[in-house]
Amino acid sequence: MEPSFFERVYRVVQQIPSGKVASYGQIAALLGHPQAARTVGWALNALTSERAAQVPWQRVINSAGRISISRADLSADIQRALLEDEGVEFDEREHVDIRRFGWAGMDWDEVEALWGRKRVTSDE
DNA sequence: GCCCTGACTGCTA
DNA sequence: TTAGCAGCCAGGG
Repeated sequence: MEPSFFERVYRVVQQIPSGKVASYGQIAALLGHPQAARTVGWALNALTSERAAQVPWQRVINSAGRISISRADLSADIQRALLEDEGVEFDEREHVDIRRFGWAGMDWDEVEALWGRKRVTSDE
């Protein structure tokens, strides 16, 4: 069956290696909708704390390389701490150097292939 | 099926 | 670099 847009967002985010970051627009473009960046943000916003433990949501930032989170339970402060713990550096203006820590990304086909290998049937 | 909302983005000033 | 504005997409009520 076809995974929902949200589900696809989560799968792509899970492919982002530690120490790297990707922008909402990049995720959206990878899914075939370069203009759906807001929806990607919304997908992460809908992430449950349980799911958040599996999805590296902190590695997703905006195109400016800055954190634009607005949730009470998941502050930008926490996200920055998590990224710094992975080796991502922030400058005094709190923005990441995309050229150094930006994720190259991959095709949706690759993501799908990786998931297909890991889990053929059933969900957790 | 319509309307609103949102962790965005690109453009202009 | 920052601020304001409109466009875009999917899910929830």
